[in-house]
Amino acid sequence: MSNSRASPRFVPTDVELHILRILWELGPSTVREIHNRLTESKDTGYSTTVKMLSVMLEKELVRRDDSIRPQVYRAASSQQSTQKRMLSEMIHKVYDGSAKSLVMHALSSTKTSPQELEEIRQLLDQLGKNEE
Amino acid sequence: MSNSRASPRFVPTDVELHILRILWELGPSTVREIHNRLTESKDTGYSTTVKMLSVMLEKELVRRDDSIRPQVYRAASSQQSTQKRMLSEMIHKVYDGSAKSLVMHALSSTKTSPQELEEIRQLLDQLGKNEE
DNA sequence: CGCAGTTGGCGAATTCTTTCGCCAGTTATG
DNA sequence: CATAACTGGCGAAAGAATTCGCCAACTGCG
Repeated sequence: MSNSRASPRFVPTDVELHILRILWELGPSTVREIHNRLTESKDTGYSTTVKMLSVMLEKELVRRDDSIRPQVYRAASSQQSTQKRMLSEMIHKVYDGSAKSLVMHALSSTKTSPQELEEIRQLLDQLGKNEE
Repeated sequence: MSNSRASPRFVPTDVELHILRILWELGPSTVREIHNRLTESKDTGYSTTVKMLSVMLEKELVRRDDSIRPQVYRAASSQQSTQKRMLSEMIHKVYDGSAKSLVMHALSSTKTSPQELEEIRQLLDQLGKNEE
């Protein structure tokens, strides 16, 4: 269920998250590929991308395959587990531990389709069972 | 419903959020009061608190009443609207705009009481009505 | 081989956040 | 009114995150 490998003792910063998103989307990629995607929405040099990746490698946010050239990077942990990690930080730091408040805000401030509301309702039922 | 005053063009940083939390809890307060609360969980000098407040004033995260001494600071926007602002940033930056995914994660990764689940269910019903 | 283009490593500049030292003005007290 | 304690302003140091310049190593092609 949770990821086995040790990994991210760090929460990604803004740019780091941006890069992780690219890796989740593209899968394992070379610096060049990452950089190209990155510069679609951002105006920074190639060196910057290289550097960010090396910082992220240091922090174990990404892994690198050195057996091939050019080297290939991939996210060290899944999108889901990273999201959950960041979310729980937010629940604590911003919502004082109340997941409920956060959920209420999330639901009331964005439009959610009936379809999606239904899925959430089902999860709620699910959770209710485990409780009782 | 939303706050009328212009205000926070900025998302608070960590320490800033910490201070805002204190202001929401205590209500309008002097630097001294804020500082005392702050140092219950953090070890920084009085000057630091003063400076942070002046930075926050600059960013319009807080307002200051200069008509009395010592001056009194208060949060420029409510806890709720700040939370919502930060939450929507997270939904976009981390969850790619999907409030639903965020809600699902929040519910499944933290224990929520049956009581709370019920409240959420009610909100869901509420939202369902508005949709149809 | 030999040059042109690409890749990636490193230190350092830049920018933002957090911290503080120092000092001037204000307040409280005897 | 002195003088000790408190308050708040400012610039700049210290820490992080982000950016880049420069250079060395590697690759592909004629």
